[in-house]
Amino acid sequence: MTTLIWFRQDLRLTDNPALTAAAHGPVLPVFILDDTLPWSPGAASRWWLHESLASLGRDLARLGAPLVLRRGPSLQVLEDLVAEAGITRVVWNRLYEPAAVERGTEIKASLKTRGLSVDSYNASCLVEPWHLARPYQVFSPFWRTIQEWGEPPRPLPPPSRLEAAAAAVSSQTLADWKLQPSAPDWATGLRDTWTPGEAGAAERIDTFCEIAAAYGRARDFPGEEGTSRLSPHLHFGEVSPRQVWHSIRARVPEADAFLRELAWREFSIHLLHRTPSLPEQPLRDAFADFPWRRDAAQLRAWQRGQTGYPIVDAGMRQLWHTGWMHNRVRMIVASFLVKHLLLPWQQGEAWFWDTLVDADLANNAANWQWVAGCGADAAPYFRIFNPVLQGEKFDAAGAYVRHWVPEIAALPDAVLHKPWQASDAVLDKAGIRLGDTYPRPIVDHAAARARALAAFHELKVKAA
DNA sequence: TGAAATGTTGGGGCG
DNA sequence: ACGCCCCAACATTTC
Repeated sequence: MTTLIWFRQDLRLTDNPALTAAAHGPVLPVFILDDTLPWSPGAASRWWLHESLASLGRDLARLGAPLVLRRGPSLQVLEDLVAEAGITRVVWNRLYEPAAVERGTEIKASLKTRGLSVDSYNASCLVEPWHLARPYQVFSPFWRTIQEWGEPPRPLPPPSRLEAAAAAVSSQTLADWKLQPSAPDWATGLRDTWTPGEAGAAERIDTFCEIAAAYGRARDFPGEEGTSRLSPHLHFGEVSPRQVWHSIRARVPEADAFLRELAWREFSIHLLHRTPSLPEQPLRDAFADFPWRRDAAQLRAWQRGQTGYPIVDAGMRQLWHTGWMHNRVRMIVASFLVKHLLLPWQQGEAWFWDTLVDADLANNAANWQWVAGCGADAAPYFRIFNPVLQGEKFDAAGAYVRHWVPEIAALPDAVLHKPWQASDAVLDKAGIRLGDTYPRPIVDHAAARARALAAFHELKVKAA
């Protein structure tokens, strides 16, 4: 009577229902690297996955049941292991991405026909999509419903020990999988910024609880430590939303602004679950033949943080260096790509997918569509961020821009967010040669804004 | 989870 | 003293 626990995006011991269910007898913990699903993890996510699996592996070994690593199509790997280890029961925590759901259903059916007992659990949703009476296209009523649902269940304690499966089965090593970069090793900034794994996630929650009371105000200022930075930990399931909810609730009385963000995560999960095409196709049909531009040079300038708009460049460089970007700045850079450059949101989505350590199919797709105006409860087409004003408003002292765009750090505050308006004398004094040491703006704000309004207005006319 | 254009108001300079 | 104009400052509308 040995239970196989199949780890996926639930790389933790605490509040892990499948693990708790498995822990009554011998267990075989398994992680499968399956490259046959669409949207396989990007480079930054692979780096994180390596670290997180290493952490989970240590934790499981400590409890007595080492983690088995296998690569291949999930069903085939599971069937191999069932045979090798005399497995009678298989458990896992559910995923909600359409391809994973489909795969999970097949696997469950297939294993059951072989006489195995199979169970799945909810480890990563406050409310699973099928528990709501109706789908939601608008966030506010969705949020009300989530709140009416009341407190999520209390987190489960971790097992204190595990009994390993009697049969020894072979495991690949993390090194075999080459999830991390070698030549060149671009992960230095990621290592300096993050501690993947369950312990790192717990530490992050503690750190955040200290500042969570100020979240509502501080979250908008990228130069401050105002946000939780829990997103990658949540994506990989190193912590559950239930744990986050209860930790914050217990320690911070006024935390609604933050809990609301947890609900946005939930909203995205539900949207993707209901609309499998969300990562590829605009939710609103009117956008189907929107005249997006193609411009490889401008796309590259955006990706590399060379647009000439300091707040945009700072964000894109923070992303490249740390695998993460402050949420306020994500909105600014995304708006810039979609509205100022009129480049397709899917290109931004793809870049984020590859570079974000918190890349999550549902959040990434839903939020890009939100910015582009084609998503659920989306930003209206005329909402075009002015990167200069946004910079002046949310990075007034310039700490963020000066850190990530050091070549313009010597500029005075008055022109930091608009170097092209600085006089020759000021530029000279700051050691800047525009077009040489720092780019001139790749588009003129006023002209780009007018072009976007015209294009999006056209869309509205056609739709009417 | 905007920004810009347009409209309104009221204090103060000035003839 | 009075009316006129200017223009911040704020409010409203529009994109």
